[in-house]
Amino acid sequence: MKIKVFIVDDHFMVIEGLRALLQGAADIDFTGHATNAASCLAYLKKEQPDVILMDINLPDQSGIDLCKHVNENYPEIAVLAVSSFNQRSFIQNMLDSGAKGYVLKNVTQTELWQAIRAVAIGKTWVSAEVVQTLRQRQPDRPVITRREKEVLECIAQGLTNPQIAEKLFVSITTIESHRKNLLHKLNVNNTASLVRQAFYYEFISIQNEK
Amino acid sequence: MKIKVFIVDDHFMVIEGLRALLQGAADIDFTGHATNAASCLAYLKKEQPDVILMDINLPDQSGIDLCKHVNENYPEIAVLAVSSFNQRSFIQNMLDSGAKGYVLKNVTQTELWQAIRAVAIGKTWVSAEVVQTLRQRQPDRPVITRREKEVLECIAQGLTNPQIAEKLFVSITTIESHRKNLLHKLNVNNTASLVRQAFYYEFISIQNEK
DNA sequence: CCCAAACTCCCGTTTTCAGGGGATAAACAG
DNA sequence: CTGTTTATCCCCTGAAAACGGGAGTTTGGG
Repeated sequence: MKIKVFIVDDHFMVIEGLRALLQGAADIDFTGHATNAASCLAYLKKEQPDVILMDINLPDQSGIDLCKHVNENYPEIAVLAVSSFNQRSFIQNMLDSGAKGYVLKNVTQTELWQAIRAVAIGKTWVSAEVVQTLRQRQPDRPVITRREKEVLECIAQGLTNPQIAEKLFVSITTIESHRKNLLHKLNVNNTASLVRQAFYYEFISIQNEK
Repeated sequence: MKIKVFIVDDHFMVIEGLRALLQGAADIDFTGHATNAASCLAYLKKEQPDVILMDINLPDQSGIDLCKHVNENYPEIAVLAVSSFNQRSFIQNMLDSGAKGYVLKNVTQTELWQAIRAVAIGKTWVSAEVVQTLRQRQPDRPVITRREKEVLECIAQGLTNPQIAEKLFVSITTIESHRKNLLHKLNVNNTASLVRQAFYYEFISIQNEK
């Protein structure tokens, strides 16, 4: 019985590439592909592969969500994440969402085969480079509370304490306290470095318009 | 006479994918591939293709630099950038470095063929989506002077005016003036939003250690 | 050679922040 | 049920920043 493999990726070239890499494996059968989450789900309603090779970046939905969904509704299907990002957050998110494996897009043919065989029988397969990344001690990210994060966002938006107080319906002194705690937690001593560190630790991102 | 195409990409899967996409084109000949800039240059010393499909992210050297080098030393070879990034800075950098075209990694087979044929005869080919990106008006990036940028960096590092003054060997009032001008130019009214905007406009980046 | 820009410097006032010290109620986990 | 965390609130002081104004000196490009 061959291992049925389905591919989800929005890049034609990746699909073709994976397909080419799969060729020659006697025990692996390529059963189809989808370029977005929706058509993947549609396919799954009719047929279920053994393994899904899945990208993290899909046009309609994140691979994270799709992975979660597949895991909940088709627990027998193993998801093998195929990503170009060797970054802790991505890896952790995919594995947390139920992915059985994570390989990079520079994967070799033999490793891809191994990975597929591994996840197909319920094992976990993570590329060596990915394991490396996971092993690296992550910088101690300070723990800030929900409220502190709100205040931090307001600060970064350029609001003053009185303005923040008004916005959050609390006293000015409360904001001063939160601010004091934030300075301590992020180990800085003024607004400028507070904002810089907030970006560094990704408590806030640059998206917020003006 | 077939168009000789060489591929430079560090992802096996992309190489295989491109190769698969190239198959079936009667006038296109795949002549080889390299997974880094060095081996690409080594190949070029022996043989010259007509077109190089080149990734921007190479392990040893950026595609930008490789592109520049190819352009200077082998002006007859057309470089077609194949990237997953539809971002202004990348596109502009590659084209400025002499790339004859820029397609995304979700390119279809027919478009890839068209693009290769175009650049092979000296034309330029840029994917429709890429053109879109290029057309989007870039946000007016304020013009700040060299000195102002220095001050901005100091501010983001958490230095106070007196500290910056000492560091740059000028008076405190001078720094106050620069700061005043920065607030005006970036259209903000306090340090927090100044730092945020500085990140936004990429006057400063997050690399700088604590 | 001249002008505009860049860089430098100064004054005074008001607002905001940093820092230090507390305190209390609620919620949560052991 | 107790201890910790979280969120709230208060006071005070001195420092720093924001805002308004003005002004002299290099300097690079037309």
